[in-house]
Amino acid sequence: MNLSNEIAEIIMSMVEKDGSTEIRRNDLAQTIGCVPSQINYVISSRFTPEHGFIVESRRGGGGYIKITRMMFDSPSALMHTVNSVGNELDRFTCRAHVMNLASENVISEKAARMILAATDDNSLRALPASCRDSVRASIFKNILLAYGKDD
Amino acid sequence: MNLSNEIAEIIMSMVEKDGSTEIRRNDLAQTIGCVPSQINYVISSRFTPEHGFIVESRRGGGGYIKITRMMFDSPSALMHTVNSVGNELDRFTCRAHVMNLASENVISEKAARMILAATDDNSLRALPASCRDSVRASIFKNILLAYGKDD
DNA sequence: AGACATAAAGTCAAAGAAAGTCAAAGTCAA
DNA sequence: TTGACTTTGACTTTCTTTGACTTTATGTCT
Repeated sequence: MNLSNEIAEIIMSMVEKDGSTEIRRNDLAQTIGCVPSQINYVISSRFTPEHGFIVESRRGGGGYIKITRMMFDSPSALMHTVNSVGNELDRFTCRAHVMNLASENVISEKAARMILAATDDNSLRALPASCRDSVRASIFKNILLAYGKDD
Repeated sequence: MNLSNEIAEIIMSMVEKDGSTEIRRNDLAQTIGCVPSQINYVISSRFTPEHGFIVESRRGGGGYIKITRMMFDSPSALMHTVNSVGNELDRFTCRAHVMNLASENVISEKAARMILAATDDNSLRALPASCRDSVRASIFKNILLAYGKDD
């Protein structure tokens, strides 16, 4: 496994303990044995709002990075997600949304798998990369709306 | 026997061990003694949705290709449908397939709605009509396969 | 209070590490 | 002898790692 994934796991385990954690970037980098800026890379690639995290920080003496897991209420979460997606949706962000909804139990595991399958580049392979993101956005929104429609 | 078949057998034996395997493309190519892109050829010609496989991958450092074999307990209206669809699928035929599967209780109502939403012209609006049917076909097949994957 | 030193965190771009794409050339069986 | 399937390799895209440089906060000494 690569370094970034390991770092992400370490951070995740800290966040999971009580929904929030505060790290000293340089210390963490030192104990892990990586350059400090790699912590930033991990955070900006894996602890984004789409992934359901809020990140706050301060520079200077006594600086810190605080990572909090957002908990949002299920009923509105679907619509919230739909509304937050514009006309384009890259596959990384899409994946993050799906994982997030699934981990909050807003959608089932099975639904998550279906949505990922439908929006994956695998499904959109026939398309030039230039239009994948807009198609992905509309598939994603439509399928979520269909999921939300109650039986 | 040709190289591709041998590679396919190697991959198959790995997948069969526990239904799923993760390979490093370059390493495998090296041990087999072929160019890396031949692994892609083998995968795209023999580990397709029609054959019942789901393929996921990641590029970059620590990249991988993960191949999962779908197992269907009832062998299997789903697979039959996947196989009956070619490279193109118009929206009427698609709809018919979905209705059919739903009425036979092969898929749930909710799943049916999701599939219809994903494959609807509404979702594919951004596309020129000329490529909708091929995208629809691959979304349809991939999403059915994902549905079939047991929890 | 102002000036400098020190202690963080942030930014960005280059280099590295994989996988993906595509088309040309080769093979083989009908 | 043609057409489907394979093999190959050059080129592209995506993700990661690293480090030099920047910005911001705090502390200390006139």
